[in-house]
Amino acid sequence: MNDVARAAGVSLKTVSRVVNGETTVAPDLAARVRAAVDSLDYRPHLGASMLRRNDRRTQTIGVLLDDVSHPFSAALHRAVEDQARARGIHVLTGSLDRDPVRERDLAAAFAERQTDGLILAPSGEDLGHLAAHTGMPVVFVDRVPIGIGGDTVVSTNVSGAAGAVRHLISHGHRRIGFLGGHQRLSTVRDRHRGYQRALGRRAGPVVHDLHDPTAAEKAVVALLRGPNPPTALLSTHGTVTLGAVRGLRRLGRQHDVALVGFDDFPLADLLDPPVTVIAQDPARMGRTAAIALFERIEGYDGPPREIRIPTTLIPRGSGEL
Amino acid sequence: MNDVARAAGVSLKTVSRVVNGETTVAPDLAARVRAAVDSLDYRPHLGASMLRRNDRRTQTIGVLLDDVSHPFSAALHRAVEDQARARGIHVLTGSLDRDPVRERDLAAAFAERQTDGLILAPSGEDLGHLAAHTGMPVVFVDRVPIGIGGDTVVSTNVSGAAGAVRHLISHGHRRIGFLGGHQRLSTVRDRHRGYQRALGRRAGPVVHDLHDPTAAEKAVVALLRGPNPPTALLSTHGTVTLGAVRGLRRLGRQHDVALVGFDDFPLADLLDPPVTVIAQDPARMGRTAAIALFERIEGYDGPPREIRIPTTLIPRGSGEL
DNA sequence: ATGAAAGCGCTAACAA
DNA sequence: TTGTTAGCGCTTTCAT
Repeated sequence: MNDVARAAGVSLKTVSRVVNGETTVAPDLAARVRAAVDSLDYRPHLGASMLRRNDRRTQTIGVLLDDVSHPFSAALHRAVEDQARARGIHVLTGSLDRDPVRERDLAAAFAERQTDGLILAPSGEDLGHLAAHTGMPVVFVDRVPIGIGGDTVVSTNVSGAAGAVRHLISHGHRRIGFLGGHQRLSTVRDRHRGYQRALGRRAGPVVHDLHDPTAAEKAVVALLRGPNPPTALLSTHGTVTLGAVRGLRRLGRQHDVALVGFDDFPLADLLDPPVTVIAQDPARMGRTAAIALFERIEGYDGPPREIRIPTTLIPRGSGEL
Repeated sequence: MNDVARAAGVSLKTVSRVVNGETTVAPDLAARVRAAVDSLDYRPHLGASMLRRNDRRTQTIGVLLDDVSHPFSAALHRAVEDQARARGIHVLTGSLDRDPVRERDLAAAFAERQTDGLILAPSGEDLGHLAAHTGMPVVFVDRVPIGIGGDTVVSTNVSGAAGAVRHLISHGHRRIGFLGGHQRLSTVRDRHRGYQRALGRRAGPVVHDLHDPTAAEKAVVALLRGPNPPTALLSTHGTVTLGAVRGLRRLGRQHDVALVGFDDFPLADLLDPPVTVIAQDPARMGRTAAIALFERIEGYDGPPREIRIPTTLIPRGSGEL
């Protein structure tokens, strides 16, 4: 900035004014400054300006999700980015793989980088450290945090699962199996609660902690070959649903055992049978979380909000057997 | 840091030493400093430290892709993140939607934030501005940049397409249609070149600028209902492949007209027929690009490198009709 | 409308 | 081993 000032024959402060678009600069001076900026390839240093500035905003937020390459996280990420861009805000990202250590480390690293706020899919461990150690607004998505309060955006997991089970019941099913992901996660627990609520004491076989399609596939095979097999299955996550589809096919039972799973996926309608899903709306979740975060950043100071984004049952065939 | 120094009864510089893990501090002093850090919830200000530091690294890179929610971009993004994390580096992301304006704006914004480097999937417009206006190492991925040199990581697009066409020819096909995405993109042009190379003067009908599945679906229907219809199709992108699948089904020709498409996708093997694809390896592309970028950041100064990541033909059924 | 001086939080260079 | 001083690039405050 000093070099630019010298080249333009003005003071450093005048350059600062021009760069920041202040209108109190004479047009000819401003033009000279801009010419010098161009010829010297001058680029303002945001870190330095933010150091001295009063509002101390970096115009950057952090987004920490399970895995940015996972379709759900990726869609949510994109929605956050769109909201951020509309406000001239940039996004630092990180994948946590549900590791509490990485969750803490990355939150701390973002805090040192002075991000203005954070959107976090909590790992499921205690987050008491966040409150003291970040000093920035945090909005939680997908799962309810433990050991800390804050705005939280989640799907209607209980009613979504209960609705799916009632759907299966209405198609004559009485013995419905539950295929669940990590039991530690609030999503899985909520979906299990919905399942139980809809079935009452007639709950069927429950399998928990299915981490990947292969595990889910094996679980389905074991369930159907075991005693008193279910006639229908409810799965809590896209990955589990995928494994369930494969398991049913392996047994040749895909037209025989009903299946409804959380999370829509691209070719669900082209499979045989087409897969009935409980679709979440990750884009809307991301948008909602971003809006809540920006409200907090702007100073909104109300009590923690829990915002529920509705799920949609999409009947395609596999759930109507 | 001043407050911490006062609380610990030491000088500011001693606090700085402890915070930066220098070993030349007496253990008792260091302990007092750490206690003060904890009790005051002190967090170092990375921006300020980087302003004064000699190496001036922010330990942050930028990643600009087509759309972080697109499976290809998302997988690439994740691979970059993993390489970055191994080095304690953080990642700023942005989706360009192939818009040259956003490409320029975001590159400039990242430069103002002093990112140490940039990984960019170029939009296809001239990038001459980048050289002067960013002043940081840039590595290009997926597509070859125009108007600028630099390390570039791309798939073996020409040979991948040619191999797929030869595969179709070996199964008896003589009239093979080409379904292409944005013609402006180097990927599409290269894949078209491979198609032409394998077919010579017997090239079949070519459709360009298919932006989404719907357009591709319509194109397939038109092609097959038109005069002299192809007996096989080659598609350049996952989205186009998807539309082609739908188009063939709509006509009931999916067991009759062969299809090979770029980009693998999750349920390709469960469709009827299973879809033969030319799989790219976005994770490897991201990893390779990140490694190249970090070499540049560390000062490597060789000539621009063009690194080709092999594609893999995965025969599943639709390409062997 | 323009400029001079101080200082944001931190580290480099040097001194003790 | 510890502390002092200067200054990174910028904006503030205040003066002109």
